[in-house]
Amino acid sequence: MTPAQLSTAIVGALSSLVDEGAIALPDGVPAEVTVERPRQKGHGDYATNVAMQLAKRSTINGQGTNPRAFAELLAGRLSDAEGISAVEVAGPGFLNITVEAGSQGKVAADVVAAGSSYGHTETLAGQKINVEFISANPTGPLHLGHTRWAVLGDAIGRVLSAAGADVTREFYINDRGVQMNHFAASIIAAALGEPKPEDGYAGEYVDDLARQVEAASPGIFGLPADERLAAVRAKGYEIQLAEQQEQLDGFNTHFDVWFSELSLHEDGQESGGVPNTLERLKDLGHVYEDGGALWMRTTDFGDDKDRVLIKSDGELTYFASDTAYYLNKRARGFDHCIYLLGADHHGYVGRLRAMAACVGDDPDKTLNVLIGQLVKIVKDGEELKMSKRKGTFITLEELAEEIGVDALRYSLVRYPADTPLALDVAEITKASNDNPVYYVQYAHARTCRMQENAADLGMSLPVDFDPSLLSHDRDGELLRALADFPGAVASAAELREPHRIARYLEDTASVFNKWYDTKECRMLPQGDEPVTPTNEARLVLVAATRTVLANGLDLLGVSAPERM
RNA sequence: GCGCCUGUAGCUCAACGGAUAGAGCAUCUGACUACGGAUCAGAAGGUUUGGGGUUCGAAUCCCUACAGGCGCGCCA
Repeated sequence: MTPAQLSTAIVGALSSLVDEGAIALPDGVPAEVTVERPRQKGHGDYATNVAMQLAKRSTINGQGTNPRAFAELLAGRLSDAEGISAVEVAGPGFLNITVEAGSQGKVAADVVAAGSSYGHTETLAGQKINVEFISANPTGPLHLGHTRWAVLGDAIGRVLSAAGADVTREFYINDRGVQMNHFAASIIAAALGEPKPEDGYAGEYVDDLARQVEAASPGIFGLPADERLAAVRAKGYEIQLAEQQEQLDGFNTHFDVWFSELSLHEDGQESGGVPNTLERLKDLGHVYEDGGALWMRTTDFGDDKDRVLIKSDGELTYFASDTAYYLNKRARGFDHCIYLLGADHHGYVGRLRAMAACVGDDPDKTLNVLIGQLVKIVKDGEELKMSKRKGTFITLEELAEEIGVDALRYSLVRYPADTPLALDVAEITKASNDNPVYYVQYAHARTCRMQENAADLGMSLPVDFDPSLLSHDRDGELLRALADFPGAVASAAELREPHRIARYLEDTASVFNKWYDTKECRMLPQGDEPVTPTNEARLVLVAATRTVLANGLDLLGVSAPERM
């Protein structure tokens, strides 16, 4: 019996009491109720606070009631429900529910039957969601500042998909604007051995790029100056973008769409092009001219100042592209546009929301800006710092190499985005039980080996087994942990918080290890003992645990090795 | 000055308004003739930054003070 099934049973009990007139609920019977796992042992397998939430507004036999009395009445009805062995009222009005071993054990078979789809739900079915993250300039390698969003954005995409949403993961390439010319000028300077321009890019990678550009297009630096800039810009961009794509591929982060900002300015763009966007804003009456510039009146929708779309020198702003890009996404049918931004861009939230409102959307419904705090990397007690001016980078590639893709991804995804994070290199590279990623992976590897051992003894997954054989307390704990997985995925998706999956996996791995360590819960027969139905039932439990751990790690983009 | 985020064990951090605030690391004590010990059992460690409020119930919501991070361009 899963939390969702229990919720249904409780709603059923409530309905029958209402139908009989025993209870009157002014707001009607809720469609579902909260079912939690009590932290405290002795509080049953599951608990619900429904009595405390409903008692205040309801009446029993025409009279007002209190949480305890409400709970008593509901408990009496619920204890007759199938699969429930006991219901107790506790504290201010909690219902503590104990589930029959048989109905609980069935979960193991359900998990094995569902396989890689176990944990998938339909809670976000029908929603078309765009998740945009990283969106770096194609003027240098991806670095420390991008890694957290790479991991979180990717995991959010996976989790939303598992919850039934139609997800597109998108990288917005800032390939337009003056920085592209600075970029090209820096490469040219490097090739000619000249000093880098004042507002250009520094760092060894620029010298590498100059060599690669020369190798790809011999003689390119000998072109006349007016042709050379555009040619080098195009080639450098191509090489740099390909490198970013390769880095992300190696980091197990994949995009469905690489969207060029420049393409918003090309002819033939319908509703999502910049010229069309400006026309539309004018028609809607949200723009005005002042000081030779064109402004959007974002203050009408809560922004703290109006924003420039076209500067007085005729150049379009970044914000003009942003607005067109948003409309482009909407025109492509996305109901929700999720943006992952660093804390240094949180000032953008207000204008993004106002912009969405200007074009007639409700930002609460269509826009979801997630702000992530910055990550510090600490090594030997000191923070590793980057300087764009000096060109000192900590690249994503270097980090992944030093720490390992799995450990780096896991270390970044196990915390909520809004916690400022300090990661100690020594701490997260330790290949031992100190490190949660290995703890979870090890538990998975252990389930694999146990299945192999069982196969060596000629055991196979039973077609049919008696779930009530999984009646030990530890069996029950593990089964309940496995039953929690779909709920963990659904809430991670709803809240856009994939760290919940990581925490869930750590808990589940821990429950599994405790179970494994329990003498009475051995899966394999000892010595020459014959294989019993109980051994076979436990084999199902191990297979189910393996499925859950593997599915959960996959949602985080972390591998689930069979051996370590 | 204004705005956003954060403040929880010595350290790094959890906890959808729920019961006695939890993990890991570090410290201390145990369990290896082991279905893989990368494990398990236990001890110690807290006025959830301070002060008010909201309610059956607050680390969580509101107000306020303090501390830290980040941001407030016709930059990208």
